[in-house]
Amino acid sequence: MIDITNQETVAEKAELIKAIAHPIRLCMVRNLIANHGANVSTIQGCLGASQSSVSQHLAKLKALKIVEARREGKEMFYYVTNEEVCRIVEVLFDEE
Amino acid sequence: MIDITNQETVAEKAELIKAIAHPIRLCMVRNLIANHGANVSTIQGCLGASQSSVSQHLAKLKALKIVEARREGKEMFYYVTNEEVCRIVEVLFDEE
DNA sequence: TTAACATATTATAATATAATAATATGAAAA
DNA sequence: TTTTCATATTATTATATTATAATATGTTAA
Repeated sequence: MIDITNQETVAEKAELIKAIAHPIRLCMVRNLIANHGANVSTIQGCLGASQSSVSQHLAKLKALKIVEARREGKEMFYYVTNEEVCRIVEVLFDEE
Repeated sequence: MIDITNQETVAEKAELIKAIAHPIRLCMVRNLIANHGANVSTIQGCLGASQSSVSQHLAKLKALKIVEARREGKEMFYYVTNEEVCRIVEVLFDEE
């Protein structure tokens, strides 16, 4: 068996899916896609996780460029910017 | 924002992708798909990981029903059985 | 029936991840 | 110009994951 995968690429891809391989973060991403983004307190309300926890999970998604955020007054509006992640969520949740 | 995802499903899906969110396991799965399966020493040779490590990673994949194995003499032949995982690997590595 | 081969299992130590609590920052309203 | 609201950051602890080393199991060949 020849190893057809570039190791760096594999490591990067593994990191990408690891970022969404957590119930809270997967739920966030899935909801952000479906709702075309949301602010933090809205996300928090729907997930039932603490403010700090939500913020830290969002920071991880942002670090991997899965989401971006813009300020809207006092609030931060987060939205998904990673097309690969969108497609994976489609695969996982049977959406077209 | 209404939470449209069933929490149990989300947790299961997160577990599924977590299983492949590791460089060694992602590489294994990707190679097993491309090669229509392989035995353990072949996998080991191509990854450069220890026998024990490869075996433990395969055990994780098996636990989540991502791979199955059949004995062939002294060897164990592993192959991917999870269609969702195949589709995710396609998305990640641009394969059709 | 024992030796060699292929793989699995177990124990352990190192490292990474996650949850919680507390504090800090930044914007807008009073 | 201080209080309040929304969010981020930091520190700490608990838990999970990983790699390594050692040992065990199952299969075949001698």
